[in-house]
Amino acid sequence: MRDGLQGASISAICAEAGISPGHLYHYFNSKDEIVEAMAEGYLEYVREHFAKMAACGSVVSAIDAEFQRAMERSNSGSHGLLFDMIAEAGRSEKVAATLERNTRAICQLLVELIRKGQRNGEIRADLDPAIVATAIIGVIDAIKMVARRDRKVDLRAVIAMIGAMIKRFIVAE
Amino acid sequence: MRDGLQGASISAICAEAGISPGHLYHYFNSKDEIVEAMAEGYLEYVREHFAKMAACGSVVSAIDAEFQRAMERSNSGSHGLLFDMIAEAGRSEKVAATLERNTRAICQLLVELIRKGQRNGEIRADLDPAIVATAIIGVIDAIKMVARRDRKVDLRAVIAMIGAMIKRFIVAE
Amino acid sequence: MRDGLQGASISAICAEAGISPGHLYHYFNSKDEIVEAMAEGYLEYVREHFAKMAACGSVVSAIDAEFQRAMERSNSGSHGLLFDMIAEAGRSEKVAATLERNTRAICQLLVELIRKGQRNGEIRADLDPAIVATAIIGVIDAIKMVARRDRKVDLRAVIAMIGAMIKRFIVAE
Amino acid sequence: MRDGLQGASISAICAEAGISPGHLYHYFNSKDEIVEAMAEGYLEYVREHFAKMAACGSVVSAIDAEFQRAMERSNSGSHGLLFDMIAEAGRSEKVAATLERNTRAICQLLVELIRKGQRNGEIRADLDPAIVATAIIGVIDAIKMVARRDRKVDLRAVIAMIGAMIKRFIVAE
DNA sequence: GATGAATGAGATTTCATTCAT
DNA sequence: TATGAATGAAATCTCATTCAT
Repeated sequence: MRDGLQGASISAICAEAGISPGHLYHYFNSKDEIVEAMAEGYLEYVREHFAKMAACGSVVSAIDAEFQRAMERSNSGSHGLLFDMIAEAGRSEKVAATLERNTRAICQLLVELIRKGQRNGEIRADLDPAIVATAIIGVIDAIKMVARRDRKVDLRAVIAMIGAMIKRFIVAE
Repeated sequence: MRDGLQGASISAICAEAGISPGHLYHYFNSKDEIVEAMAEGYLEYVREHFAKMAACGSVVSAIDAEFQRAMERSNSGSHGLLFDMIAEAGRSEKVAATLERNTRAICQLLVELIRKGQRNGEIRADLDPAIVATAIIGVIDAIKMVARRDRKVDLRAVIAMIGAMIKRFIVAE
Repeated sequence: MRDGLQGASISAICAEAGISPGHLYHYFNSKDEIVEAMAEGYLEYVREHFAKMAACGSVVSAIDAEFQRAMERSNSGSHGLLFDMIAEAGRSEKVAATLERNTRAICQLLVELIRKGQRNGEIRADLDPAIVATAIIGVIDAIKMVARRDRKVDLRAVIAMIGAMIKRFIVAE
Repeated sequence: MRDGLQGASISAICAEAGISPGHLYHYFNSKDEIVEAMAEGYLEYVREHFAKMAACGSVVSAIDAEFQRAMERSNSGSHGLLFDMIAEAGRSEKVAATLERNTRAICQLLVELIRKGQRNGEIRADLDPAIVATAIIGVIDAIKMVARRDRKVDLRAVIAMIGAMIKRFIVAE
């Protein structure tokens, strides 16, 4: 995470892990496999976290929680792995596929949450759940990007506005 | 753009440019300078394009135009440079600074457009122009990320929804 | 035999043998010892085979039998170990010594056969048995090399000619 | 030649050549290309040498000259490249093809020499020139192998005998 | 302005060997 | 006997950079 997906050298990884290069290849057959595993691991974590978030609540509260999390993490220069993957996806079919698989899994979780909201009248019934879900994921990413584009931005205010924007749009009157 | 900001080797760049490595160093003092110049060049282009867009119109039409452009470009696997820069900004202070400078310039253009809209009653007057501008930039990025996260997504529908969301929020009644 | 004397890695050998590297070192102290043992084993086999051949017959029939064998084996890309050893002998004193020891043993068998032939008038009496034996071994090797140098050669015809050549020279009139 | 075709490490080659590893790859794209070039170079040299030998003389004198050369070189542990190639040809299709191409070229030179000998009555007319040529090449190799198999052998006597054997067979009465 | 030979550090990967269990 | 995790040196190869011309 410090040096980027491809930026980390084998010897740096070994130093960090406290093992020898020879032994690293006992676990992975190539550096690419490590990159893949990191990508997969990161996304798995994101998905699980999101599942937990979604388990106990509504779309609206899930969004709020994710926004909160995106903001807290943005200071520590985190999200690096995500941006590396987005960038790498443009070159590596494998990373692209991994990213895609995961995006759809998260999207599906959101879709179900939205459907539930529509059934109990919380969410406007005339919206396509899949499109709303995709838009929400995009907007959560957008928060992270805003934080990267300008590190001094008033992220709290931006999040508040974007949150209000989404809620005004999707919440049924 | 083919190999990524750091992924391009000097010799590959030289082959593409049709010059010798020795001569390349006549123009640039290091590979980092090339990366910087590419970043600067790209962002300069984006800024100019945005300025033109903004010159003749309202916030609403500028957003629509940018959305349109984001969608058209998404198919060709473009935006690569942008994502490389976002990723690189996490590691290189220089790239981060370049990105920041440019983001603010674009933001400023948007702020002026928004202020104009507020003066003539098109945009809600109670919104902070800087925050709105930042949010809009973030949302434009979000469109690009959505296209990368899932290459088979119905981008047109997502854009339509996000566009509607923004307009419902910022347009004065 | 698949990868060459030195070309086989310890782990490949272990995989083939179905044992662990740790256990391999229970039997051998180093890879060189394995190479040596393979060389020794192969040459032992060759020597025994030759002894059997020589036991029941004359020089002439022994040569014919060896030529036949060289030809049959040449198709299957065999003789690999022999050529590896000849090549390795140029670098490893141990392999060179092993090869030498064995060559002399085979040579001795042939010498006795030749002497017997000379006693019963089959072989010209004016020939030095040691030189004839060495030449015969060389010529048997030559057949194998011919097959390697050109895989499409008419080996049967070459063998017939070389056989005739030897017989015309050593058989007493 | 000291360490064998594959046995020579890149850094050893660089040390010997007095250049840096980086620069070595300016001339060759891979170690395999170096091996190939060495093989090709060696065989080219052999072929040229043989052509010269053949240019001015008869088959018989060419054979004598080659035998002489094989003997002189055998002391210096030379012929290493040849044996490496023969061994490697069993594993590398490329080396096998290179060896084959060259063997045929040398064979062709010999065939012409033999035909000339047959025309002027020096060589028996009932022999197939191609087979004789192949057998002669094999026998020249045999001399080299004999010298490797037993470094203390009386090579001069063996050569004398094999030479006599060939001449008695191919020379017309 | 322009070349391209040359460098040398560093990248990934392999492999013979050891050792605690 | 037997395992297999672990090592670390060395192998091949890449690449940003320099410099004489």
